[in-house]
Amino acid sequence: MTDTLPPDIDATENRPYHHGDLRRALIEAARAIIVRDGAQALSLRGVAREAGVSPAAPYHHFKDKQELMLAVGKLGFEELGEVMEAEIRRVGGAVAERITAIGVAYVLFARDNPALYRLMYDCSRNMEALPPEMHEKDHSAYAIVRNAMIEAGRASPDSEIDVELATIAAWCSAHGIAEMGGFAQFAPLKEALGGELNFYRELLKRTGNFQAR
Amino acid sequence: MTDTLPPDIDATENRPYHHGDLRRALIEAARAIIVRDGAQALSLRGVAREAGVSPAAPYHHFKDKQELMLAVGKLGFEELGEVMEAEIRRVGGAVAERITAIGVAYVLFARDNPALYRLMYDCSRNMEALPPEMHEKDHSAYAIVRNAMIEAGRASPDSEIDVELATIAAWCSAHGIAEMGGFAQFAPLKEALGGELNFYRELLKRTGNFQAR
DNA sequence: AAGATGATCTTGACAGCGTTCAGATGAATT
DNA sequence: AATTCATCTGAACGCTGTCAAGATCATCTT
Repeated sequence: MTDTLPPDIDATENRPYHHGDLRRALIEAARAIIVRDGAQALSLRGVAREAGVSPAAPYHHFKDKQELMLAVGKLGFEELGEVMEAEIRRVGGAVAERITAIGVAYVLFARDNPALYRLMYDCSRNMEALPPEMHEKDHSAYAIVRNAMIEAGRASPDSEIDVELATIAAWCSAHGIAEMGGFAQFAPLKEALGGELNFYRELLKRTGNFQAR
Repeated sequence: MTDTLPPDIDATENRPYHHGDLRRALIEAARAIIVRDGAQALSLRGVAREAGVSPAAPYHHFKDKQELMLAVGKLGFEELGEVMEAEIRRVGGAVAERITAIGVAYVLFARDNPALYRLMYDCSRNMEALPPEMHEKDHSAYAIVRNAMIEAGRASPDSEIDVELATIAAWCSAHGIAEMGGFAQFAPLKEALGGELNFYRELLKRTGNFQAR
């Protein structure tokens, strides 16, 4: 499940001197630790341990702990994009439902992987320009939201500023709900609304940015 | 500026064996380090160093590094409440302007103290119930937003669920803008809108939760 | 085919971290 | 004046991120 190229690696024994695809193994080990134990439990030495290499080995693939975490975040953005696209395909052609489904998928992704989502946020902040995974490919999460905003009539495709603003506004709304929606103190309210899915839908509805016009 | 009770403490010399008010001094030192160098640069030993005590001294006032950071976060919520109340007083009695001013004040507080705001978020998450500083006093930030939601007609005071939902929705919107609005990649858009204040106002407007009905 | 090159991995080390514990200090109580 | 007890120190533990020097081995050159 973790490796593809060499079929006989259990991360601790019978491993050849050279790993084969250590870079990918490190990223996946880090992702696993973050998802399992949280971001605070992620140490570079621990990642190396889980991958079955020495504490210094990662430095031949990443210049920094930061750079490894950046790679994990980038992987997260790819996953997020895939989840959103899958949800788009699932709901089909109805524009109004599609845009809401995108917002729900975004929020649920954060709910299911809170620590990973947090790391992704850390990665995307303070970048020189929009990070590649946010605008280069049409399949990126950013492009998905952007297109949805135009389709849903929340921005005029003629005005680049308008489109950017609509996309950013929607992203901010989703981010706020994604990060705060999981607070334990909201549990009673979720029950009163008949489940957390309704809770998230209601919040998205009230922010308005994920409704068609 | 850092101490009030003992007038002769410079944190390294001429200090009596017992500090006097080390607890407060530690909180303020930690706050200063976070605001100055960011959350990642905050170490318990560094805080003790800045306060002029041994690395073990803080453990007589906080059981944990976590507990110290919690105290810093609580202080931050008090400051936030004060800022918002000051802004309410400033704009006077117009309801429509008041609720917008609250949102703007919240977002600007986060812009001016991003690391502190992030710490506050960490403090408020995963609490058993709403933390005291968020609901006990009428002067708390939570109570301010809550009252504003009722005044602005965004929730019926008869329905507790409605009020809570409106407050949480507004809080989520503000949180999203507060955390993402400072991204460096939005700088061009801010300029195109004629300043970041307009940028924040526009985003708040689009989320709708800080507009009167 | 043999040797050289360079990427990959290990060993060992360094400073700094959070935390604990035994002991020093001194303010407050008796 | 003696005792008590909260406060602070000094030293230590295992952990961390990071680096430099050397071992290993795949690949390229001749």
